[in-house]
Amino acid sequence: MTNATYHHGNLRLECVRAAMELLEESGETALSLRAVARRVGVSPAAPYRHYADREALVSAVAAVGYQELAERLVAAHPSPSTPEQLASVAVAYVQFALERPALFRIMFAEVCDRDNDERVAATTAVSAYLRAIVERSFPEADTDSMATAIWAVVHGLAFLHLDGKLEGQTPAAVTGTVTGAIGGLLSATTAGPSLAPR
Amino acid sequence: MTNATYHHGNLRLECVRAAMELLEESGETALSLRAVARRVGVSPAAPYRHYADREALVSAVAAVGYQELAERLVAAHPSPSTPEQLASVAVAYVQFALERPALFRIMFAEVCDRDNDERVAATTAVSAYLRAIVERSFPEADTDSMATAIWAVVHGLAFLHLDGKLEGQTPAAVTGTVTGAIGGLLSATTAGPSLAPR
DNA sequence: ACCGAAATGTTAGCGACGCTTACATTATCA
DNA sequence: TGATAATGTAAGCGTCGCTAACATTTCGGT
Repeated sequence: MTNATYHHGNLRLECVRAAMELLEESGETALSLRAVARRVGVSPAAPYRHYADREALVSAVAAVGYQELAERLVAAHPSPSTPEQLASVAVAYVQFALERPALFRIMFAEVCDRDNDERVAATTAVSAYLRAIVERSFPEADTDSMATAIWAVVHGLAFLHLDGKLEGQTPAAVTGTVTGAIGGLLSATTAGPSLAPR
Repeated sequence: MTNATYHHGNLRLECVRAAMELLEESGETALSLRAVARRVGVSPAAPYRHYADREALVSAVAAVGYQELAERLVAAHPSPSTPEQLASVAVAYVQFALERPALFRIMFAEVCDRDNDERVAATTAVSAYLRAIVERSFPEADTDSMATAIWAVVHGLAFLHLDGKLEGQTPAAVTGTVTGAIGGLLSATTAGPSLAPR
């Protein structure tokens, strides 16, 4: 076989693996191409054979972040249709953000790179999952508006918690906050919005 | 008088002014202490007399960002009490984020620095403003939950727009989206949430 | 089986950055 | 007026992103 000391093998994948580890261990400021190279055991310039720049690597990391978020959501409930089930998915979303803050920030810190196929696929997957829920749960509502509104609340709660703008970081408190907000939003549409939604 | 060439005068304020300019002109990656020092016309180490580190300067910039956001909100409506008025404030919030994306990101990119007095004052001001609105508009609702929910939708919409996750970046489209979501949320509480908000 | 091309890795180095230390100048006030 | 604090400069360390030039390995066509 080969010596296996010069050509690493699949450096591409190892890079995002190492990057993810760095992110979890030391936060996003520690995520440098050089640190990734060190961890993988390769020269500082090697990652540039696989990623055009730091941004590209970050984008790849964000893509797997989206995949893991999606898995987390379907794990909370595969196909929610009641408000309670949907709320449990929302709670999962926010808790994902709180458990892996650095990754979550990476995922949303920049405008989506449309050139990263994995990434657009992953984010559209999340979006589609959400739209499917809305269509199933609220066939009479405007799917776009409803999906947007729900995503916004959940996303906003995640960020406000992340930034310490809200009190109560414990899982129980988070669950309460998210459940309350989602519950309110959901009962709204059945009653009909008081403002014309465009 | 003094020579005015060695001692700058009020370098502290000039630094955040220059930092704000850099932010607006070239985005947040261009916001470095050295660049600020260059723009102010001072040595690279001078800012460290007034700010412990880059983080401290960024925090100061974020503080004035909060003040300007607060001005923007009261300009939209000084004391909203109807859903329409509240929606107009929400629209102002999101448009502030879209007009000054780098500043907005700075403001929410990190957990709030509790040691920065200006900053905690500014952010609590926004929070208090919001709570006052909620108490005035919905005296029968749980103020905390309601304020949190509303802030979350608006904040979420701002970030989703910022990150390109939503279509329609035009002011009109944004207005429609935000108005629709807020309208939905508001009609909810009068109907009563279907989930117990803790 | 060979050999040239493509892929993938290394080395060295440039410029910028955050930050620190030592030193210079100016302002303040007993 | 003169010590001292405040505020600036100069020089330098380590890290980073990125590039260019070179080395090694893999692979495809003959």
